[in-house]
Amino acid sequence: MTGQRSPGSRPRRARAGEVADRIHSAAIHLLRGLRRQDDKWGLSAPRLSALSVVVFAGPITLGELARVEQVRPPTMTRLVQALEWERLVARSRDAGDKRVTWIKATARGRRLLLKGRKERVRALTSRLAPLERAEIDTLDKAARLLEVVARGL
Amino acid sequence: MTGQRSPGSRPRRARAGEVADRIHSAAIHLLRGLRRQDDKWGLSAPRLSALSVVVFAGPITLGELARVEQVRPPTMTRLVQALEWERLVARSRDAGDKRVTWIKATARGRRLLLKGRKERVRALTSRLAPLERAEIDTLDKAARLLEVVARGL
DNA sequence: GAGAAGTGGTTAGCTTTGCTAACTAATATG
DNA sequence: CATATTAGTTAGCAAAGCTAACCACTTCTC
Repeated sequence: MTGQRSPGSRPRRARAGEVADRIHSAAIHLLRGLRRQDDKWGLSAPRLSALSVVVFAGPITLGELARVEQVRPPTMTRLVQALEWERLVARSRDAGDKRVTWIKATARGRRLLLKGRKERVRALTSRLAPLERAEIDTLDKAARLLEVVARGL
Repeated sequence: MTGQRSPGSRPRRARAGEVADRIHSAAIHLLRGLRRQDDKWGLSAPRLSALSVVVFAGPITLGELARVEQVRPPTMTRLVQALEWERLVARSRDAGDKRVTWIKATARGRRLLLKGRKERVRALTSRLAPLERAEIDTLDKAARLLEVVARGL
């Protein structure tokens, strides 16, 4: 995905498509870069992301977690199993409806996530740090936009 | 990764880390959303990305391609094999140094990529289309920044 | 110029993450 | 009560990533 074109001369037409292309590419490369860091630190991106939701969005059912994370239930089952195995989250049956399982962060999970917060995206943070404030703002806005955009895919 | 916080009240301090967090999260969710589309269309994101480089960055050696795409050589070997299998790229030995292989896009590969350009990220494009022009600009700038940031990870 | 060291790619083999299909258990509905 | 729906799991597959080990060449060094 490399539809480069000097920023000045662009046809009004292809704008969205071009930007989509560039974002796609950037996202791929960004995650590839971060994966190494994540792995090294001990928790893969998907697990980290799931744990984060569990920690911040309180106790949550597996299905809801899958929906939020945009994966299918079986995938989430496995992610949660891995997190449970490492005692980062705990499962419990709902009293009323015995089909549903609630996922809750353990103290260990919360600690790991919160404490490792900076560590976690340290590589990215440190790459971001030297940027201009305006650039950081741009990225911030873009990230928020993208989250909304992604929700609708 | 859900370090939400209302945009108004944020400590100057954690800025880069917070943004890093949010970007990481957005990238994950974005790609998860797109993956389905890509698959449906017949070419996974990594293959698409690699093909794109081959098409736009001309004939390229496998090692260089791996470097550009930020993956290890064995991974790229397999990606290229898949693309070759579908006759989207062709390999050839270097005349001078017989260790290196050059990867070149076939007419079919070029056609597929160029013609399918919009199709490819259509879902993303159509989600982007209704955005304000200013928002598109923000995303465009952000994508360019991220590409640079990703390079350095 | 022959042996050692280095380089480009591939193969083998493992892990993780994603999926669908099929199943179990529990609840809701007619 | 029988049937349909819903939540989650299991089984089994494919893709993409890695490292380690290896081959085939080049290059370097003595």
